[in-house]
Amino acid sequence: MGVQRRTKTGEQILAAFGDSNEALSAKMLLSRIEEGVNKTTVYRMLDKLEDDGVVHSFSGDGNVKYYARCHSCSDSLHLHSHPHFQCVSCEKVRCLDFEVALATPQNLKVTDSQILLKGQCEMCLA
Amino acid sequence: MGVQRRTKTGEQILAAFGDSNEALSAKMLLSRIEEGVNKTTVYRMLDKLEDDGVVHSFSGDGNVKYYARCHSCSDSLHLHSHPHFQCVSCEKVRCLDFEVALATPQNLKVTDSQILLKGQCEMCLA
DNA sequence: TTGACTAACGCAACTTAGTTGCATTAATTT
DNA sequence: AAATTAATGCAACTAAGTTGCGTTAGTCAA
Repeated sequence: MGVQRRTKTGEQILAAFGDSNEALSAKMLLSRIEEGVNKTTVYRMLDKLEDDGVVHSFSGDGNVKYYARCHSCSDSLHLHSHPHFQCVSCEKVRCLDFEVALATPQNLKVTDSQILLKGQCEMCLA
Repeated sequence: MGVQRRTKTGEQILAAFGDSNEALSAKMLLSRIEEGVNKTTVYRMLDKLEDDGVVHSFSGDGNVKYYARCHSCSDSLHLHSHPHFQCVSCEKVRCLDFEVALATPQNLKVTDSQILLKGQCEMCLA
C-alpha cells in the first residue's frame, strides 16, 4: 500500500528530490533532511512512494539502491527504460532523459530493465 | 594485482562457472564448492579473477553482486555491453550473448555500462 | 630436494545497507 | 473532541561484503 497521509517525512523527501532528475540513496536523503528523521522511516516512505509510482529505484554502484522522481512515466505505465548515469568522480547519479529500445531476446519474457552508465559528468570533465 | 598462484580455490571457482554464461553470486559459489572454503577467500579470489579479466561483475537484484566468466571480451578490451538477464521465477542470472550499442550522451564520458533485464526465462515460461 | 619467500588462506571481528517487531505519535475522519 | 490507524522512532536484527592478522602452502632458486 502506498502513501495514505500527508506527513513531514514525505514532504521532506520530495523536497530533497525537487524537480531535478538526480537520483539519491537513502543515506544521501538522510543527510539532506535537516530535522532528525529516522532511517527506518525514510526507507518505509521510499517504499510507499515507489508503490505509488512517485519514485522509481535502481541499483547503483557498490550495490546501493538509488531512488529518483518519476518524470517520464505516465500514471498508468511505468517504463523505466531510460538509462541512469553515475559519475565516478563526483559520485552523483541521475536519470538520463531518453529512452532506450532494447531488443528482447526470443524465448524470454522481459518485464523490467535497468541500464546504468558510469563515467564522468560534464561538471567533472570541465 | 591478479592471481599469482594456482590454488584449489581458484580452480573450484572456475569449475563452478564451467563453460556456461551463468552468473553466480558469492553465496551461490560458496554453496557449489563442496569442500569448506571460507567466504573471505572466495571474495578475494573473485576480486583477483576480475582484475585479470577472467570474470566480470555486475549488480543483480537485491543489490547482490554477480560474477560471470568473460567470454565475449578479448584480452585487451573488456567491453561488457552485453545485457544480463535475471529470471524472477528461478532466480538464475546469465549473460546474454549479444552486444547493445548505447547512444552516448553528449557532454558525458562513459567508461562502463551495465544492462540488467528481468523477467522469466524459457524454462520458467514453459 | 630443500629452504626461503610470500601469495593465498582461515578465522574473527567489523562495516554498511536495509529490515522487522513493537510500542508510541499524529494525521484524518466522524 | 474522540476514535481510528497510518506513520514514526527505537532497538535489535539480517545479509553482503571487508579488514587485520597469524598460519598454510605454492613457487622458485640454490
